Amino acid sequence: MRRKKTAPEDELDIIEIPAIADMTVSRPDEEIPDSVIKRLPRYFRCLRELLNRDVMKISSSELSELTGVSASQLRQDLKYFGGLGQRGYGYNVKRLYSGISERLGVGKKYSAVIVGAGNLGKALSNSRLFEQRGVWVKGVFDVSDKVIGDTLGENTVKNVSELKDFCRNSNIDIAVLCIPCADQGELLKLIDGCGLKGVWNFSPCEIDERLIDIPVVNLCTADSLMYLTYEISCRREKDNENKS
Amino acid sequence: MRRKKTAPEDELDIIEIPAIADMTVSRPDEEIPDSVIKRLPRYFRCLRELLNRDVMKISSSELSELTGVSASQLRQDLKYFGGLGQRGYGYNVKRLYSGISERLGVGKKYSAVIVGAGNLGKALSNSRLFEQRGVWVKGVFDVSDKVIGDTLGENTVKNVSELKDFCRNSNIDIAVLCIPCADQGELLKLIDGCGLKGVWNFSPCEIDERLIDIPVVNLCTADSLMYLTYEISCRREKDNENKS
DNA sequence: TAGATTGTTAATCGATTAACAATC
DNA sequence: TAGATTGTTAATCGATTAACAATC
Repeated sequence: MRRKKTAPEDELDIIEIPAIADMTVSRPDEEIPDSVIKRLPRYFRCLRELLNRDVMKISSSELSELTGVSASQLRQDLKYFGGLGQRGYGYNVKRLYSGISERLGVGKKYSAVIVGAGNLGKALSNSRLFEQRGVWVKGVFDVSDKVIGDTLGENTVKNVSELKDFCRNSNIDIAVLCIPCADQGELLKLIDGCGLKGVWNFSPCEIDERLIDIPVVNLCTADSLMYLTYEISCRREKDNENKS
Repeated sequence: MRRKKTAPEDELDIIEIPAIADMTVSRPDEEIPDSVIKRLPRYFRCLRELLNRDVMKISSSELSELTGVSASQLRQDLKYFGGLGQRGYGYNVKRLYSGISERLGVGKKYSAVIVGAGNLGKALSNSRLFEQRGVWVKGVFDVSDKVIGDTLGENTVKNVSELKDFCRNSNIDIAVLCIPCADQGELLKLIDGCGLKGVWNFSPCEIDERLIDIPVVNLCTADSLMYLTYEISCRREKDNENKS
């Protein structure tokens, strides 16, 4: 399919090439792989820390040391944001931070409700987690008369029967589920028709993403405890082998 | 390095082959990749559910439907446990469940302390999470006089100054860190010298695994919220594009 | 035996690492 | 200019999927 480099028309190709190359560099719509996205919050935290310490400049190898991600992978990941670095210099921390923040949707505003005002719900309401991530908790709900009417931060605990209307009227984005024991059916019924944009699920029961058309993050804390005990039992076994 | 197949001594090799092959099948020491380990708790939960419903038999395609993991990958994963299935029949749920449980170290006993008796610490103490995973909470600690002496489940909240001695004397395996705000240095100082086997860290500050010689699981809840808001902002953008 | 389903090998896909030319 | 460090391409590695022979 190669053409000979003789005819004057070919010069048009030469002119067009830089334009195409530019598009490739800025890559505004290129889908970022999930593996990369999952590393971004770590970069985000690290860069914020650096900003707090007034560090203005960082190289990929320094950031590698701080994050535990290889320098090569770091540069590969940052490529998706399009030329945030400068050859021979490194990355401007501020620029990198805002580039990642923007791409992650931090800084945009989200509204949320907490469902379940037990200890976990209380812990989350009191944490600064939401404000730090641009999420505004606009309501807290519970089934129990014991807590309905209590004050949690800026919110008064409401009856969960009002949840659906509240979410629709206030255009709530995220439901934070802190219900200690529930089966999946109950959870789905609870959030169905609320017009939510996403679910952050702390309940011990996992919500199957295939059954719902909005993003769900299941925390699955029990799974992570299991992972820990697995690691511990592996080391126990190794120690026993070494002894015998 | 090949030898000719003539001398009678070579028959020894032939005799030995089945023994070596057997070892390969049972694979007791083969390292299971991390990607596989991370799927096991999901299988574990699913199989327990099936046992509760008295389902005795399951095929890889049925389990695939339930877990969202492809049948091919499931069979590939289960291979590490060595022949738990039967061709033409499927898997015996009970056998599979106990095979995975054993490998994950569930059923073994672990001891733990909860550090931080705030809302999060309370939520964890009250949950049945630990007993379900073979972990026995033997102590709860806090800095604040307001909660020291309170009763949490089977435990009385102790002063965190007693933590080190308690852990060493009672041979505690796991510290569950529920301290709302702390820097890494504080956390490391807290657990240093406790003789722990692992750390389950709920604090907003991540512990760098490279600085500590025992397994650490950092929950990083804030990161998962960030991941959710990213997903939401992606869909928002898509919706906006479709409108215009 | 015929049908079903595993265990396993080979093919594909994607993610990570290595290397180096481009360039500040 | 010389040194440093990115952006990018190629090589490697590992994980997932497809396919099918073994066998219940």
